[in-house]
Amino acid sequence: MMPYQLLKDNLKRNLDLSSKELEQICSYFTTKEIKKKEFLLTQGSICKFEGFVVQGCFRVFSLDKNGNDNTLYFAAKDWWLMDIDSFMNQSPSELNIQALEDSKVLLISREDKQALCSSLPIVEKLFKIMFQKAIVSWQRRLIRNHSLTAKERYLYFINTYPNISLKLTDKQIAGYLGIRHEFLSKIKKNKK
Amino acid sequence: MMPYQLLKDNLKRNLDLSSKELEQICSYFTTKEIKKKEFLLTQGSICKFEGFVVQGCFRVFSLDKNGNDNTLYFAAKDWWLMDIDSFMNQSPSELNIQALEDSKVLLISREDKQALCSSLPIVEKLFKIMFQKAIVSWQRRLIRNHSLTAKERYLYFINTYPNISLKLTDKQIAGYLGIRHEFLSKIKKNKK
DNA sequence: AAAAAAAGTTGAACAAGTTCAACTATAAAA
DNA sequence: TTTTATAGTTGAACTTGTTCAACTTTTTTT
Repeated sequence: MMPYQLLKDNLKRNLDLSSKELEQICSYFTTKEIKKKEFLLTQGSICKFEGFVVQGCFRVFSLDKNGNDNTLYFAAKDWWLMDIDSFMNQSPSELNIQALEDSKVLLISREDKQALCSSLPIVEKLFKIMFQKAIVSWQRRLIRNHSLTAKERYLYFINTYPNISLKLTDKQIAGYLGIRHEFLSKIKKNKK
Repeated sequence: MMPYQLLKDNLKRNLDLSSKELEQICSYFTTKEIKKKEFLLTQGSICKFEGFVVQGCFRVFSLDKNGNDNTLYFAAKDWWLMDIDSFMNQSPSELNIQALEDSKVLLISREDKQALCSSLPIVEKLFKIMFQKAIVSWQRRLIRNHSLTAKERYLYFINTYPNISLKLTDKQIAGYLGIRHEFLSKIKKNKK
């Protein structure tokens, strides 16, 4: 599917927009290709874009002082991608965004997003809705982390995101679940 | 402080609004008093309002099938309060919102919020910004949950929210941290 | 003021998850 | 294709957090 069509479909699922509006929104996005293992953002630098994944897969993670790897989320085709905090405040990012395979994204810069919002105010509403949905996901994930065991979280993850999990190593999945990869290995062994 | 002044100050911290705009926004909110232990929302019902706490304190939590209590967050004076999912989609809520003490909130209904957004489009932007900030908080909390021990999370909580923690029982704090209250009791005993 | 309910403490046994180290298997690079 | 790096496995000892039950303390209700 054409990259911009994927974006349009994604936007339409959030808010009913005319094709003229969709065109106008899309015109602000530029395509970028990222090779496997390359970074779209590294900890300490400033997030200049908001991204939409058209092809491939990314991992968004932070490294703490002990070098432990906290994966916030994965973003495959049809997912959004950014460090909201750094993008919003133009402050140094605490996150890394790395391509797990050769990927393609649509990017919009902060200035262009502001220009777009000014010229087409309904975009504010669009992003408001997208952010609302994101909050619900984060809340639910927190509840799962508190109420499910590591094994249950693992099964939930692979069942809910079968396509994404196929692209990931167990080490990466463990980082998302908040457990050591050795333990994930033991979980999988005992899986009936 | 007058309830509406607290709300105005809160809104102004998110977006630079004229006093006329602030007046207009406030005019859509109504005051409600809630007695200690009363519920503003119960699991299964539909969230009809978005709330702003003017006085008192609330606990937002869900109960799983085992009766375990997952506290999503506490909302004291100057905090917002709602089940976004239920409010947005008018779907049955998975959350409970209970007053921990006699409290006062400002409420806006879904219809009034829509009317407000129509008559004053900058309100979309205002809520977009508020939601962006909320996402950042949820992401940071997830990272803390993955990278800190229960004791470290406890110390972080009481240091970051000293006023709120004073209003809470250890059982409630344990529910927020995602640990059993017996264990929190042992953590506190060993605290140097 | 007494009774009842809820919150907090403690210990002992247990379960969940970590650490470390040694090893095997797989994938990437030369 | 060989080398090298990375991912995955396993066991043993360990740490963190849970469960249950009995008990004490505090708060709420009557």
